[in-house]
Amino acid sequence: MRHLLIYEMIEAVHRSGSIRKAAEDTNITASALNRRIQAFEMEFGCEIFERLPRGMRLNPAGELLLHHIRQQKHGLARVYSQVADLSGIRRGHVKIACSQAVLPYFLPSEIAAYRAQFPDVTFSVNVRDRIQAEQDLTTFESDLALVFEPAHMVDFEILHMVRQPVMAIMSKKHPLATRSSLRLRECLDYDLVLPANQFGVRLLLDQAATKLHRKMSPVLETDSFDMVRHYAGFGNAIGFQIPVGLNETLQQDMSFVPLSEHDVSLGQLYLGHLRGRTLPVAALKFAEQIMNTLAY
Amino acid sequence: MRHLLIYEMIEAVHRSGSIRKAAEDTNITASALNRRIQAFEMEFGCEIFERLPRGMRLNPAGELLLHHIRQQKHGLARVYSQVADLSGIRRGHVKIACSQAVLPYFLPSEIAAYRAQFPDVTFSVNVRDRIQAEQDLTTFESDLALVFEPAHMVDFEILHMVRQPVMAIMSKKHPLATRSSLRLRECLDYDLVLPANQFGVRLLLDQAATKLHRKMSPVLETDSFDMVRHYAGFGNAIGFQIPVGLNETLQQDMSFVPLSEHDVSLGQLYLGHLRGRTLPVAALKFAEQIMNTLAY
DNA sequence: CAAATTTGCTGCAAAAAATGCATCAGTTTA
DNA sequence: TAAACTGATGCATTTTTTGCAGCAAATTTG
Repeated sequence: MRHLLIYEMIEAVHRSGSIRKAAEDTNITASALNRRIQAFEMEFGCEIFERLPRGMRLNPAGELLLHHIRQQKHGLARVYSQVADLSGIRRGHVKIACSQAVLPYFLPSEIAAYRAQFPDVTFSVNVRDRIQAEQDLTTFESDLALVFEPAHMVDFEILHMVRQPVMAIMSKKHPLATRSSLRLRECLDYDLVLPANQFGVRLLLDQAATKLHRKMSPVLETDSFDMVRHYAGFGNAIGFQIPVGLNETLQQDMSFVPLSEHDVSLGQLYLGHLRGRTLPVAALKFAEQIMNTLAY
Repeated sequence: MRHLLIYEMIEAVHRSGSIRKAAEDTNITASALNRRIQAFEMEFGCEIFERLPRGMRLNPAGELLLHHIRQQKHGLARVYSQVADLSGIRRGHVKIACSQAVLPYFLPSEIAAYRAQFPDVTFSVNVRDRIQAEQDLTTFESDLALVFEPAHMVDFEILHMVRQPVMAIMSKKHPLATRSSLRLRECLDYDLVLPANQFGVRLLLDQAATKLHRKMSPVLETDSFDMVRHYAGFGNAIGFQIPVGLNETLQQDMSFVPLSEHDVSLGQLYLGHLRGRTLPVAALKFAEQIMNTLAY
């Protein structure tokens, strides 16, 4: 859209913080870019950048404008998506911010299933925690967020939520492997592999341990749930994960045992988007598919 | 905004239904306009107009685009409004679709009060029924709707609602003028002035009459509540109106007596805007003022 | 039934706008 | 103090847009 180039330019200047750097990204001369920014400000009625000795920085008016630019840009993407849908061809790009738990099995299979039906839809997946996911939604960096978190969010409109009990995961040879349910204190007698502090699962476990006046002392602490899973299978340790991050058929050497709800409160897996936003068709339909799967 | 001129042009062609007519509105040659439309369609990826022998008409893709154009246009208006608010100066234009009832006293005093505080804000007021008001909101013709209707609406996000009992209005000399409450059947013995069928008050009255196995037979039926009020004061008839349309201090020669809730169900006065929309500052603050007033 | 009017469209030349180059005036960094 | 940044600007050139005139097709009018 040639008539929206000025928006790209403003974004480029905002990103790089300088007209000269932005000029390279935009394939234009610094002088031309400079004049387009000036002309825009003139027309807009006020400056949108502060001229600092080190370059350009958006002023408050510019921040407001930038938000509008992003909104309008993704509004246009939605129109494209709707127009493509008119002719029966679903096109588009779906951007997802998600917790690590859904990466190994859940999201790949969902995306594959969706793309089998609509091969012209492409995806971006970014691992984010709650704060980052919310930020991503507000900057239109992501269309959908699928996060496991015990806390609600502000600018987040919930499309769907499912209860996710924390599961103990261990080798099939582990003494506790055949149990149908576990108390937390039973686990504490064994080696533990825990996700790092930033994760919801860890938060729930720590809360539960505090309630028992105990402390979770892991032999291995990691920010990778893959690591948790592999170490639990390899060593004789117990790891933890939520159901959506597990796959029984693909992990036949592992046992998954739910922790008693009396000890560890249930977490929730939230699917949502930016409050008040109308999603592109592709993203909306993908969200519906996920809701369908999660509803079992 | 020069770079958004193409949007204006598309809207102009849509309005007039022909390039040549639109060219006059746009102060441009038909040939230039034609080529801009063509260039846009090329860039957009598909045609947005059907070429008919009698002129141009938006196709479905064009309809989708038009909605986006309106959305983005009012998004920009919101940015202006927010930017003006940054410097403490509240500017802007608030467009209101409302029922006739709020015209004589309520809205004028609200607007006057608001403008006393923010003289740079201007207003449009259009009388609309429920259907029209909703349409106005979806086409961004209006920012706010303030309507009296017994029924909820779909694309309507309710900011505030207040119960509005139907009031009988009559001259102070009328036999029923000193009562503190009235049953509907008591009114039926006198001459009645009723608003036309399209109005909510009439709907409630008709429903109530049907419940009594009676029929409202007015000596005067009108689509003007002013007429209802004046005739009720002049003749010895009873008219009907909701509280928000009445003003005791300015109508000292009239009596207002609420109808019993056992007969006539309560109506609601709704204040709302288009679902999912973020209002310009001026409109939002005006809505807040109204909510404040209505809350008593 | 034909003439007149309407429609959108297009070639070409003129007008307008955007761009690139070189350069200036500052501020920060080394 | 010199070098390396920053944004801003005058001027010639390129690119884009516009207006004029006229075309073909369809509808309306007489």
